[in-house]
Amino acid sequence: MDQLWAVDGALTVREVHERLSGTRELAYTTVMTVLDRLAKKRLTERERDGKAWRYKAAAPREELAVDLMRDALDRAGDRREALVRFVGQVSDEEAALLREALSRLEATELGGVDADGVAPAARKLEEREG
Amino acid sequence: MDQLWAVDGALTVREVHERLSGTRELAYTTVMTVLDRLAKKRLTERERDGKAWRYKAAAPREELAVDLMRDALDRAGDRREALVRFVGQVSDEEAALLREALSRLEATELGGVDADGVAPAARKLEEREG
DNA sequence: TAGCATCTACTACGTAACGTCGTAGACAGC
DNA sequence: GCTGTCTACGACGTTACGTAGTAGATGCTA
Repeated sequence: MDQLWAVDGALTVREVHERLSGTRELAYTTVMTVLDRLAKKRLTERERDGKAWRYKAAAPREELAVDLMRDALDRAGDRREALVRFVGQVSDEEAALLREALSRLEATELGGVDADGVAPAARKLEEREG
Repeated sequence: MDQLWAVDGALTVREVHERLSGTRELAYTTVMTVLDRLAKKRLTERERDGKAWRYKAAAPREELAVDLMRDALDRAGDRREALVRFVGQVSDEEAALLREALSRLEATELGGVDADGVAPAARKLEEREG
C-alpha cells in the first residue's frame, strides 16, 4: 500500500495506477479508494488539478515509522527498560547511527536545557554514569 | 487488554477475572476468550493446573513495545533518517536514557552478552535503581 | 447418586479496518 | 449527443477484537 510513497511528488490516481500496473493488477477504482482513505486518515494530502485530485504523501515514510516507534514506546510501561532493550537489540550499525544522532542533537541544543526541569534527570544519569 | 500483564506471575482465568472485576464488569467467558486468543498469538503461555489453565505473559510489556519499534524501524526506508528523526523527537529524559543505554551496550559488548543480548544492561540498571 | 459449581471448547455477533471493485453521475472534447 | 475521464459512494469478503452464550466434561457435596 505504501509503495506509492516510494514515488515522489504529487500524483493523480491515474498516474499511481499506471505505476502500479507493472507489478500489480489493480482496478483503477481500487487505487482511488485507497488514496481516498489515506487522505481521510491524513496520511496523504490532495489538491485539485483540473477535475482530478493530485495526491502526495503528507509525511515521508520515515516520519510515519517514527510515529509508530513513539506510540510503541509510549505503551511500553517502563520506558527506560524499553529503551535499554531496544538499544540492546539493535544492530551495530544502527547503534552507531543512534550515537551519531544523539551527539548531533546535543550539538544542536546549544540553548541549554538548564531551567526546563527535565535536564536534571538527564544530568543525574550522567553523573551516576561517571 | 494488556492490563492483565500489569499483574505478575501465572494466573488462571478466574483470577484474572476477579482482578478485573474491580474496574470492569466482564463475563467470565470474555476473559477466557481473550486469554485464549492471546495464547494463540503466542503473547501468553499457558500450563495446566488441575483442569484449569494458568496463563502468563510470554514476554514483558517492554519487550512487546520494542518489537513494535523494531517493526516500525524496519519499515522506515532510510533507517538513518528515521533514527535521526526519532532521536530528535524524543524528550530530553529519553535522550539521556538512550545515551546511557548505548554506553552500557558499549561496555557490555567487550565481554559479550547473554543469550537475549539485553539482560545484563537491564539488570544493572535495575540494581542501581533499587 | 443427583445436583450444582467450575472449567474448557466452540460458536456467535457487532464493529471496524482493509483490500478489492462496481455503479452512478458530473463534465469535457470530438 | 456519444465517449472517455474522474469522483463519490456503496458493497463484499476477510481479519481482528470485544463481548458473551451454550455445550459438555469433571469434581465436590448433600
